[in-house]
Amino acid sequence: MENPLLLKNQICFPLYALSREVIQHYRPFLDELDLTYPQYLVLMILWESQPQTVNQLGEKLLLDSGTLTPLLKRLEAKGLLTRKRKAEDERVVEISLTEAGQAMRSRAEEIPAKLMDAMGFTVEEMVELKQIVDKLLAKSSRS
Amino acid sequence: MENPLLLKNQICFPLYALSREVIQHYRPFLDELDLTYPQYLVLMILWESQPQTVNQLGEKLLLDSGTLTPLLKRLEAKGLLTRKRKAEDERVVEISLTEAGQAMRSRAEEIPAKLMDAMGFTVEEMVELKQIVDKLLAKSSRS
DNA sequence: TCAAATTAAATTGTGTACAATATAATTTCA
DNA sequence: TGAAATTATATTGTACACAATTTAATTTGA
Repeated sequence: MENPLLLKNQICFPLYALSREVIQHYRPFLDELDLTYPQYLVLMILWESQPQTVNQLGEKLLLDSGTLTPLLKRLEAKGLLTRKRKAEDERVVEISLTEAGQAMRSRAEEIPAKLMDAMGFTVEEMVELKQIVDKLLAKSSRS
Repeated sequence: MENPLLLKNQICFPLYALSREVIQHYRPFLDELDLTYPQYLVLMILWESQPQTVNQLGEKLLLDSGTLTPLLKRLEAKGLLTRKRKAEDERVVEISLTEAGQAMRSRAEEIPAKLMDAMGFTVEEMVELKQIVDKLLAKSSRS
């Protein structure tokens, strides 16, 4: 790398651009479900395990309440989840799926395969990308 | 990958999270220059070659006028660049650096090295990440 | 035990992203 | 040549991101 200040020599720019590109490829599939990409991520966590506190969602997604609170309110307004303060600790808000939120899972199940197809990446490329990104994310993640 | 709908098995999530993580690491250095990360990217392009039309910036950064116009107005308000319609074609806005915008280059020159340090990634990891990301970005980028 | 510290969410404010639309200038072509 | 199509940018509206602050509940420790 000659001049580190040239855009083409930066590491971060292609990462930032590729992240947006991949999210773009999700869009047509998520539009069918009337979801944004971050909303889809929240639902994926809840499909896996329920309920989750706002804090737990934030830790898994590396997002804070400033991002999550309005996002969760929008999902609540769509009837996909409920927000309920815990009786034992009124500071904590627990997020649970509604029937509609649960039901959306089967429709979402097809997305990963469709996405692979749409992006035209090979399995090998995907695996290579995931390995290095996971490794660096583990190194870098905010404790 | 067992169940593609689990967050940990997604390719896109770690990419999205790592992109935000790396930008977080830039923040303290960019704060000193009173710049955001996308503003820094615009300046980098202009340091390399000047002037650039809004369209050219958008092609290089994969951003549209809805993002760039207000961003460029903020950089103009800070006195770092000028926005001027071309006489030959009044539709086109040309972006040029001011003295202050040019002068910021030397202060920005130190950032890439500082960032490498701050993130604690090895050169080999960076190179590996950059290779696969560049390859996939080239495949995927919006024509 | 009760004031201070801590914690969890929510709120506020700024700055992207991006779809959709609008506006104005330039090109095209019947 | 002049109406229709195209192009470049701007605007509008929605939804993140995230820093900083606020609020309310809980925990801690002198």
